[in-house]
Order: sequence, then structure tokens, then C-alpha cells
Amino acid sequence: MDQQFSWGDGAEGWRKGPWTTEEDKFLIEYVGLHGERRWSSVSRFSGKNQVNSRSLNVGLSYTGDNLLTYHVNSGLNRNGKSCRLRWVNYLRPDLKKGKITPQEENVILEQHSKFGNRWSTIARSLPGRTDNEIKNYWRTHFKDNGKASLAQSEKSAIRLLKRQQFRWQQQQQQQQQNQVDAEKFMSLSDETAKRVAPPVREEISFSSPKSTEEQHLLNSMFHGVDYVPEPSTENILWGGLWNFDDVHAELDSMCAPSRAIVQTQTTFC
DNA sequence: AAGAGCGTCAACCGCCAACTC
DNA sequence: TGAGTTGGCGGTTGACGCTCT
Repeated sequence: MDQQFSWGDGAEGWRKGPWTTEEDKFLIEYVGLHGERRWSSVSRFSGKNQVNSRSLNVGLSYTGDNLLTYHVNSGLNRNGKSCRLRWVNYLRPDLKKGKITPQEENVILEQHSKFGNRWSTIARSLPGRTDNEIKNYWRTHFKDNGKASLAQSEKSAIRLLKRQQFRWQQQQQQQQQNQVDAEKFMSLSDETAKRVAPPVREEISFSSPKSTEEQHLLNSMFHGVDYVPEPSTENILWGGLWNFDDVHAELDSMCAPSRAIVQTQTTFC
């Protein structure tokens, strides 16, 4: 959280830099009441949770004499553009988090060949994906493909594959652990069910939804729908990434186990 | 072990079109 | 009708974490 101090305030007094969970909460509350418009008035809006809202704009600034100035305002001390961007790219409940799937990758390639760098146009073909996300994806995966040497592509691919295999192993371990836990829980549940009070909805701590699960939790908050985790599509992506024609044979053999995983996951989905 | 390099992504900037008064 | 405001868009930057050398 100390990052916010390094970014400091903008020339016009607007706060810049990473958003805090409180600011997110405030913005969500604002959009819930006023809809996705009048972004510039977010800064003047005071939420119903006045205590928390006030705490949003507690800022510390360095004055130059080893003094930290403490200032409190009402409203969200962000400019309209920043608010809109945060909402559109991160807080919108219909956002789809997680990796770009091969299908989406194909759409991006297809649309980019039609429209070029018109990211917002491309994004309309991919519900739940933002122009920023697509832009970043394109830059990361395709932009320099023409320039990149084969050796670099291979190195990059090997590195990515290793990382993916590592993650998959971790996922498997986690699943096994979850299964063990679930079995333990089930064996205990019969005994405890009689003693436990009616299920209490666990309070969601409001943090930035970094993961798909967190994003779904946010969706639940908006729509009152219970969150049901979807099977991970992360591995499926690799089917798409490995479509490059010039991938070395060595990589091919390395991919074999990974492809088996992809197959399994695909049938699961 | 440590620094360099790379990938990823959130956020900012500047421009421009649409809207409002 | 023109000036000011607002919102949308594409480009760019910077931080962070991971991998490589």
C-alpha cells in the first residue's frame, strides 16, 4: 500500500497510482447508484457508508521537511477518466478474468486482420474482455513475432511451457489436498450438522479481484448469485500457443505430456 | 547468488469526437 | 454556433514477479 505515496497526487490534486480496495468499493457503490456515467462527479459523491468513504481520501504527502501532511476529503479523489478506466477494465461485473482461450485468441487474430489496432472494436467481439486486455495480449504474444528470431521464440516457448507445467503440478497437488480435506469434512459433517447453526453467509473481504474466483465473488455481490467456480481454462491456452509452425522437435517432445493435459481438460470442459 | 532480461498487466497520457450549455 | 466539458480510444509507461545467465 505504500506504493500510493510514491505515485503521489496529480498536478490538479487527483490521486494517482494503484487503486485501493476501499476506493474500488466506493466506485462500485457509486456505479450501483448512478450507473456508468458522469464519471467526473464520482469525486464529489459521498457514499452511504460515510465513515468508510471518508477514509478513502486520507492521504499522506511529503512536504520536504520530513513532515507528512495528513489530509481528509469527502468523495473519491480520483479524476473521472481514472474512475471510468478502473470500472471498465477491472470492476465491471461482466468481466471475464483469466487467460485468453485459444478460441478467443483466434477471434483476436481474425478481428485484428480486419480492423487493425482498433482494440475497442475487437473487444466487442469478445464479451467480457476489455480493449486494454486485448491490447496487452496482442503486444505480448503477436506484435514482435515477425521480428523475433526463432531462437528467441523457442526460448520463450520453453520458458512458458516450464512455467505452465509447474503451475499444473501445483494445481494437481492443490486438488489432491482439497479432495483430502473434502473427505475429512464429509466424515465430520454428519456429526456436526446437528450442532451447527444455520449456514451464515461468509462476509466477503473486499479486495481487488485479482483472480477469476474473486471476480465471480464480485459478480455474486452484484447479482445476488452464488459463485460456482468454473473449470480452469488456463491449460487449454497452450493448444493455441503451440500452433506456431516452427516450434522445434525438442519442444514437441516436451509438449507431449502437456498436450495430454490439454486433452483431459478439454474433455472436462 | 545476484543481476539482467523478459512477460504481464494496471494505469496514465494525449488526442479527438460527442455532448452540453 | 462556438467554447467548454466529458467520455472513448489507442499508445505508452512503470512496477512486479519470474526465469535465465
